[in-house]
Formats: sequence, structure tokens, C-alpha cells
Amino acid sequence: MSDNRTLFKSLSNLYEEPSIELRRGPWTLEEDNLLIHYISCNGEGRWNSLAKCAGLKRTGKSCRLRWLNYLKPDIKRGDLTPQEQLLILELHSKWGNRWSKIAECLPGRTDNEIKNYWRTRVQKQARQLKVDSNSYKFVEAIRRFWMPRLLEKMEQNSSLMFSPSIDNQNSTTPSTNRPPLTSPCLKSSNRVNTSDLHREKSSTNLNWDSLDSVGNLMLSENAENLGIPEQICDNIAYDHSVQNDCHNVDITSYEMSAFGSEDTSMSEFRVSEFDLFSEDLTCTSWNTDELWEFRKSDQGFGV
DNA sequence: AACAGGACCAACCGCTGTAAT
DNA sequence: GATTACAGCGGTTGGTCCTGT
Repeated sequence: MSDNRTLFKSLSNLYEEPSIELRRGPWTLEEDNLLIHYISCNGEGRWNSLAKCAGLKRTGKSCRLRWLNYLKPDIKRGDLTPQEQLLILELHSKWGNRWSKIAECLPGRTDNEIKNYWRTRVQKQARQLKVDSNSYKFVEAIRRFWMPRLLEKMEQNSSLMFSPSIDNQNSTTPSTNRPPLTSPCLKSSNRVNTSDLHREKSSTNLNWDSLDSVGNLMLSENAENLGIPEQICDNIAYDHSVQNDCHNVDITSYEMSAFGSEDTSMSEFRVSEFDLFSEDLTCTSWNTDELWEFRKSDQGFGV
């Protein structure tokens, strides 16, 4: 039925009179400006008519994608933080390729970005391990090796959070080949120490569930709808610092207990015995030889 | 310096769900 | 209820950059 519908659409497209030539491919600065200006004046939505009214020779679909994935002001740029990577790994193990749903839990990140991350980084690891990225073995490998290392990285980061020199350098690294960004929200996030967050939370009586007055995700509030395990939310704190009109959300605490793993001895797998990763965890890479040894022994996967 | 292969990521495509008519 | 238009999702592609030889 749907095939027929698609076929009909395709056929009818053949007989459409050639109206304006629609542009495809990379967006120009001029097009971006047109789109930004139009949306700032008229709001988003009704993408097909928006494209026409804005004077863009693009499909509505293309405009929507450009806006949502690139131009929208609250989009967060730069490398995914270890916290975000951890969240992606966990949520993917829970929801699979529900990219938009996963993206809802990562404020400022787009489904496209998360999908790209998964395909380029995570699936690469699966390929190196010669396992299916959806297999139980791979999920276990992630839980036992990748996640603990990300947690370590996060701990390291949190100990450096109040070091101004590092904070300025370390936060979201500008991605290559991106044009200069104009949004105030694209500045690097300002991280704070978890314990300070909790201290502030208790001392200020802040309702953390309603911190979204600036339009950022309220994870704990949405948790039920999203199906996020409660304990995950309990272990995630946000930095809602406001600086120079820039509202940041930063997950600053994410404890392993939140993963619902019955694994009581995660620490056993921490680094020293099976140091399977390169130093730089933002571009994590398995030491395949070692992992192969481990894989052959089959101990680590509990299979 | 030149080239090849890989990695990254923006953009496109096909499909489905849904609201409007 | 049928049809149409649109929004949104996930998969895929292709151009550009990076890295190793």
C-alpha cells in the first residue's frame, strides 16, 4: 500500500511542470542568513511555505533539516563530552537506533550528530572487535570497558573543572571545517564540580526539575515519559549556569550504579588489568590484540 | 610532496505517521 | 473514510579533511 503511494508520488513527480529549479547540496552563507532571518521574524514550521516565502530555492525538508541540525541557536557544538558519550551508549543499549529519542536526552545535540557518532565511532569499535554492534557481546564490552573508562575520564575532568586555564581550553573543542558560529549558546560550557552542585541544590532549595525556564531539557521531569531509569536521572546533575546570555546544560555526574547493571565489580575492569583504550577517550580506540585475547577467553562477556 | 584510504559530518532519500480537507 | 500535504525519523551518500605511507 505504502509502496503504491510512493510509486504514485514518484510518477506524479515526473509530470510536474518544472517550476523553479531547486537547489541542493551544501548551504551557502546567504541561504543560511535568509533562513535565520525569516525564522527569527516568523518562527519555524510550515516548512514548504517557509522555503518559498523566505525566497529559498530549497525544499521545505531541506530547510527544516538545515535549521534543526545546524542553525538553531541552542545547538551545542564541539566534541561530545565523556558524559554525553556515556549517556548515548547507555540509551542506545536501551532504545536501539531511536536517535531522536536519544537526542531528547542530550540537550543541544541533534539526532543526526548522535547517529553520526554511533556510526563513525561506536560501530568502528564493533568492526575492530569483529562483532555485531547490536550483539550482546558488544554491549557487554561497552559496559565493561568503554563506560568505566569514560567514567574515569569524567572524574578526571571534574577534578580539573575549577582550573580556569584548563576549563577554557578543554571544553567543547571547535569542530573542524565549521564556519564561525554566531549563536551565543555555542560557547564552551562552564562545568562545575558535582559536589558543589549538590551543595548548591540543597542550600538554594532550587527545584531542579523546573530549571528549564531557559528551554533546556528537564531530564528528571521527562524521565518517566522517556523511559529513563530513575536512578540514571538521580545521578545526573546539570549545570544551568547563565553567562553572557548563554545557558548551558552539562551533565556532571553519572554514576555507574545508574546503569542497572548487576555488575558489582566494575572496578575490576578498570584500566589496570585490561587497559584496552588509548589515552584519549574522546577518540576511543580499542587495543584489539588485547581485547581479542580477552574475547577468546570469553570471561569478560559473561556468555 | 603526492597519493590513497579512512574518518567525519552535512545533506539527501525513502518511508511512515498524522493532521487537515 | 479517502486523499493530500506535511513533519519527522532512520538509513545512506558524497564531499571534505586528516593521516599514514
